[in-house]
Amino acid sequence: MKVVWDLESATVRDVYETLLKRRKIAYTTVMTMMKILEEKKYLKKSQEERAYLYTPAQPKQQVLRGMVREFLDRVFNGAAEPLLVHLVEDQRLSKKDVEELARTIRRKP
Amino acid sequence: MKVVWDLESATVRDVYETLLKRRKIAYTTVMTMMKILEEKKYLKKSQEERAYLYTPAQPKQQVLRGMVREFLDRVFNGAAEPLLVHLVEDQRLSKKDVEELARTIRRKP
DNA sequence: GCGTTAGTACTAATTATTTAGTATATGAGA
DNA sequence: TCTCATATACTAAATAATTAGTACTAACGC
Repeated sequence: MKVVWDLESATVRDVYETLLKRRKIAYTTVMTMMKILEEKKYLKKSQEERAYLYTPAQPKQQVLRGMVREFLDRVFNGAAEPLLVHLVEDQRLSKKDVEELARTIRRKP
Repeated sequence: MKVVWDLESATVRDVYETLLKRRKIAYTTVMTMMKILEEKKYLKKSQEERAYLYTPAQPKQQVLRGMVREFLDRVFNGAAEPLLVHLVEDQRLSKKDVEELARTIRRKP
């Protein structure tokens, strides 16, 4: 998905070649993956010239939000604060980040 | 894991009966799960009377931190800010929560 | 036209995960 | 002591996820 998001839309070949830079993988593997992503409604395809052109079927933000939601519910029973605490303790969030977020949120309530 | 964490330590039967309240599950299923958790070093067991007593092998905080880290890396390439934005947009975090966090973090740098 | 290339559909092997059954041992109580 | 309940070890079925092979087709270059 990340690859298709980056490319906005992509053929199997596009994704295949992108992934190939990172690791050995078969063309048909990518094909199967994309077919499944299509079945699961994350991608939609359109016949384009020779090959199918796949495009995201849902906005990236929406998919990510779903993943965050699922993670939060599963791991923290839906409570966000403990997650935050972990982020801060693990130095993933600096003081500055939080201040910034506070400022941003203050502006648009 | 959540069940064992809640109980501090537990036998297979303890966990089995707790889970049974929520859904139909076989005793041996729980046994297998706990054995695997033990192999993966999330639980350790000690012979206690008739049955093994399982206890967490790692502090809960540490396990959760690992999960958060893995999720963050996989989904957001390690960047915490976008995650926060999602939390706020999805109303998992209120303005107040963030302000509070900011205050807390300001106190202990 | 004809072989080569790129594409898809269909199938399948492999591995991991989830769930549970069976066989066996052992302790507790009648 | 004998039997029943409980516990474990070992095995395995079912499902999902991952990876890839094969067969067939259509277009492209020569």
